[in-house]
Order: sequence, then structure tokens, then C-alpha cells
Amino acid sequence: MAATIRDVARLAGVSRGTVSRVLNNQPRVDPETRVRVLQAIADLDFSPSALARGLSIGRTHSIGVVVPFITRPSVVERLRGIEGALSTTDYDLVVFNVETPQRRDSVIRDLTRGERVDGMLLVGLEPDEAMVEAIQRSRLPTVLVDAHDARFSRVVIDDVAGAGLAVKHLLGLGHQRIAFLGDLPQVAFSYPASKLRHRGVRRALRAAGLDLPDAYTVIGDPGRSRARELTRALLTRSTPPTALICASDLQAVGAREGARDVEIDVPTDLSIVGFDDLDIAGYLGLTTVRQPLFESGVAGVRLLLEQVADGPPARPVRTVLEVDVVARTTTGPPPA
Amino acid sequence: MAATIRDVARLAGVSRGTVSRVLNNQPRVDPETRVRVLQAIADLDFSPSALARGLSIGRTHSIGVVVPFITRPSVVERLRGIEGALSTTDYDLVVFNVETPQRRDSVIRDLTRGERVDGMLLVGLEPDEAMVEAIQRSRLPTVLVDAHDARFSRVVIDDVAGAGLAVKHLLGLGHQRIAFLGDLPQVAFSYPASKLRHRGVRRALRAAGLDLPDAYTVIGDPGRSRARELTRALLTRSTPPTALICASDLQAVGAREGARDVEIDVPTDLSIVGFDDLDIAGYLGLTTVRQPLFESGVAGVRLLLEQVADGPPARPVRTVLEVDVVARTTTGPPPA
DNA sequence: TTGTAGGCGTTATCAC
DNA sequence: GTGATAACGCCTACAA
Repeated sequence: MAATIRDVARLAGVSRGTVSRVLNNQPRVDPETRVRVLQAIADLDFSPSALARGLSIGRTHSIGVVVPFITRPSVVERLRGIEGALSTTDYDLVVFNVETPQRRDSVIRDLTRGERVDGMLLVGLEPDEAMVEAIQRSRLPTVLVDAHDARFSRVVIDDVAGAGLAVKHLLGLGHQRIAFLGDLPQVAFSYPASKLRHRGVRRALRAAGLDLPDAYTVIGDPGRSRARELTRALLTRSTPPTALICASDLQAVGAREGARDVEIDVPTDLSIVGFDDLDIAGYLGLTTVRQPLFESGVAGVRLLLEQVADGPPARPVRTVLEVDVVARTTTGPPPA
Repeated sequence: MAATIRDVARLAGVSRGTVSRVLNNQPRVDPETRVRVLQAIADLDFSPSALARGLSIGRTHSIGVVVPFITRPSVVERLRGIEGALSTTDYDLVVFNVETPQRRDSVIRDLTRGERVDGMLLVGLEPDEAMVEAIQRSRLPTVLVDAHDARFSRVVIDDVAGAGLAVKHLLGLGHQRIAFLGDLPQVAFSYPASKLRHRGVRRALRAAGLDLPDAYTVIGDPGRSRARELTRALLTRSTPPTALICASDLQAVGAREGARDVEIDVPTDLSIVGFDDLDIAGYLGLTTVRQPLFESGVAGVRLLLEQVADGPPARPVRTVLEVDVVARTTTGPPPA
């Protein structure tokens, strides 16, 4: 149906080789011939088959992005960054959403065959040993976003420091009884951010001579509704905290609802800090630790394309993006 | 580097043809041979090149999704649905974000070559005549989501009726002075939803013997901040409306902020209704007209894959998804 | 049941 | 400067 290079060659009265040379505008073509070929291309409304070209030159002109749980707003935000960065190039973006370890492994296995994509971006995926080996053996350029394996170039934030900023913000307001609400480490896809943030809170409190008692540490399934329940429980203790740091904005939203459930006013009686600075944080006036999600996607693409173009760097590159506290209306001084 | 079908054949002591037959599990293979081949495949960690296979059989096993302004939350939600539906198949999802007419045209031109993807999903894009012709000529299976051209199978909602539901909800609460806040029709990508919703409001009011005066019709650039300004202006008129229907949730959020700016309480003095039912609507307690965004993606994929498998339907299929009003806390009876 | 060989559309390496 | 021709990796008649 569609025209091929052969048809163009015939119409222009030249060989396929010449058409190819025009297509890839190589110098050694007679200007007149070139014009004739271009005319034929226009007449036939021809454009080359990416598939055939890919097979021939061994590159696909597309990059694969593997994301777990595309439904998480933070992941969407990173994807936006990736798409944005890629759209200024002529690489296609192939998205793989993985929600089971099986699918994750099969996707990565397919991708590392090297025929499907020219590079791979792993978002929020901590590769296990088998995967690391498979990727390295395949030599497929690979970059991690929001994951920490030192054997790959990667884009990360300092979660420990970020949590420390949240603590500092609360200490500055005068809080002493600070609690932490985080994710249960998921079995299938261990996502270490919550743990690191937990550590950051503990460490920063200790540095200030304070403590994070077990009673003020609540861990549960990620998500709003679970956070709501946990917060209710936390606030009905005999000595409730005056401030709560959550491992994510979503949990902070849930925490706020939980506070409302037991009629504890935010920020008068309880200050709440989230993490990520999603859109909703702005809408809701949530104080939060901002991490540059969009930019992480952009940075990941940049790292990856460099690697695709120049080959692997001598040593993996670690890009650390800055975090900061965005103070809005859910934090204030502790109750007297 | 990576193993090819040739290596597998050699290792298993059979021909390439036989390996291929095993790969596509065709019946006419001796069970023993099959086992031997499978073993060789496992040993070599082989998986077939999608590129070569695609070139050979003329299908790519991937579908292209073209979305304008991937940054809009409603688009993201549709994308989630598309990804979800596709992930249960073995089709890859190639995402194209287009933000200029030039890029839109070049993307669609590339895609209609038929070599890159097996089908195309156009989200929120009203194709112009040239595009329609190009697509039809290429015979590339194409489905529209949230766009109305009758020459294609498509997934839509009844915007007019949806807006009517919003009006009905407000009338039921006793409102008489109802205003509408909508998008300026964008030049580059004309997006008719706002206009249709406007029409729906007007029509429903008229059916109730009421009017939508020009003074109560405010139209501006889409987005929160512009809606905020417009709402402030609207509310400082001599006879402000008691209710405001917005063409999108984002604008409703802006409207609410605008009301707060001029110290008009929602819902005591002003009721606000949005459109879409994004996540934020739930977080903020916004009354809104829910449209099934996620499901629209699922439905679009279903339509498209049928078309890829069975060829084009005799007549384009129009799938209309249901809308309904979700009453939350931004609507109530009008002030006495 | 299995092997052989031509073709998918392009690029690259030769000659000429 | 241009034209053959052999790859690229797979699939699929057609033979055997």
C-alpha cells in the first residue's frame, strides 16, 4: 500500500542506494539527482519505514520507560518530564507499566534484547541482582530515576536530607512532639524512599536531642485511606504529637482527613508536612518537601541520551536534585 | 551480541524455520524437537527481535497514542486507562505528546505510514480534512477518544447533556441566577467540549424558562488563575449569580479561589459545579459532573484492537459514556 | 515433521 | 556520483 524506497527509485529513475543517500542526506549526490529524488518522494508521499531502517542500522530510535504503578501521581509527573525532554528529540517514547514482578522481569528481559529500544529508563525500580546482570550483559544503555543502584547512572534526591528539612521546619516553629507516618515496605517492589525519609526524620530529631518514639512511628500500606485511619489512631493516644511528617503528599492528605475526623484542627492543634509537592499539595495548601519530579524525568532522559550517543560513561553518573520545604497552611506553632 | 534465531537453530541442531515454528507455536513440530529448541532458547536467553518480526509479518505489535498537552490531568487519566487496557495485551504503547499543529501533523504523518504502529488512538484531537484524508488513505486503524468526527470510531460523552445535569442539580437546589465559566476556544487545537457544555447550560436553562445572560457568561484562557480572575470580576457585579458552572474542574478550583478573594462563601453565597471529576475534585469536595476518563481510555483501546484484528467496521462505532453529577460540598441552596 | 530459500524495506560496501 | 548486492533477523511458502 504505502510507497517504498523501491517505488521512489523507480519513479526517479535511480537506484535504491541513491534514494537512501538522499534520505540520509549524504554529500555525494548530484544536486540534480537529489532534486529528482526529492520530487519523487513528495509525489509518492513517501516516508521510510522505521522498522526496516531500524533492522538495518541496528537502532530503533525509541526509548523504553518502565514504570511501576503508573497510577501514582508522582510517577505521572516524572513521565511528563520524560515526555517533555524526549519530544524535543526524534526519539519515540514507549511506556511500560508494570504491576507485578513477573511483568517487570519479562518487560526488562524483552527490552534488554536490544532490538526494541535504544535505551531504557527505569523509574522507581530497584533492580535486583539477576536484573543488573542481564542489563549489563545486554549493554543496553540504562538509567535509573528515583532508584539507587550504584552500578547505573541515576537521578535521585537525598531523601534523608529532605526529611531533615521537614524536621528543621517544625523545630523552628517550636514543635517537640513530632511523629512520622510512612509506607509499609512493599514486598514486590521494594521502594526505599519511605524508609530513607523515616531515617532522615529520626536522625534529624536525634541531632536536636529529641527522639522518635515507636509510638510516634506509624507505618502502613501507602495511600490516603490507610493514612487516615492511622492518623486517627495516632491522635487519640493519651499524648498525641503536635506535628506529623508524612512520607508522601497522598498520605498527608489522608492524615489531614484523619485529623478532621477526630476534630483536631490543622494547623492549630496539629501541623502536617507532606513529601513530593504534587499539584494537590498546592490546591490544598499543604506544607511539603518539594522534590523536582518533572525535572527528574528531564535529567534522566539527558543522562540516557548521552549514553546512547557516546557509549557508557567511565563511571556511572549520579545526579542529585535539590529538595526544599514549601511552607503553606498546614504547619504552624504547636498548641500552647 | 545478542543471540539470534540462527544461534538457537545451531544449538538445537535444527533449521531456522523450525525454531520459528516453535516460537510461534505452530502445531506441526515434533514434541521432542520442540523441547530441544525451547531448551536452546532458554540456554541462550534468546528472545526474538520485534523489529525483524515486525518487518517480516508487517505488524509492529505496538499502538500509538497521540495526545495534546499531556500536562492536563484529564488527559493523564485517559492515558492511565489506555495503558491499563493495553497492558493486558502484548501491544506496546508508544506515546506522542503534541503541543503544536506542526508536531501534530508530522507525528500523524509518520504514523500513517503504517510501518511504525498497528493502530492509532487520537485523544482530544479533532482531525481536520487533510488529516482525515491522510488517515483514511493509509488505512491505519484509528480511533478517537474525546473527539467527534463521524468518520471514525470514537469514544465520547454527551457534553450537552452533562451540562444539563449540572443545571438540573442547581435548579433543584433553588438557584435562579446561574452563570457559566468556560474556555476560550483555542486556535491551534480547537477543543469543542467547553462550547458544547456552554450550549448545554444555555439549553437547559431555557427549557426551565430561564436565561443565560451575556453578563453571566465568562470565557477565558483555560486554567486556574484565569478562572480566578474572571470569577472575581463576575462576583463584584451589582447582581452576582448565586451559582457558577465551570467547564472543567481546574476552572472550578480557580473559581473557588476567586470567591474566597472577594470573601464570598462557598456554598453559602455561591454554589460551584465543575466538570470531569478529577482526583482534586474529591480532595476539595467539589461538586462536579463526573465523566469516566479512565474508562474512555479503556473503551478506546477496545475499539481500536477490534479494528486491528478484524479490519474496519462497516460503519464507525460511536461509544457514548455516561456522565453524572457528583454532589459534594460546593453546592447548596442559594442565599435567601 | 523438517529444511530451504525468498522476501519484508532499509543501509552499507563495494565496484564502476 | 551511482548502481548492484549483501546484510539486518525473522516468517512462510514450498519442497522434501
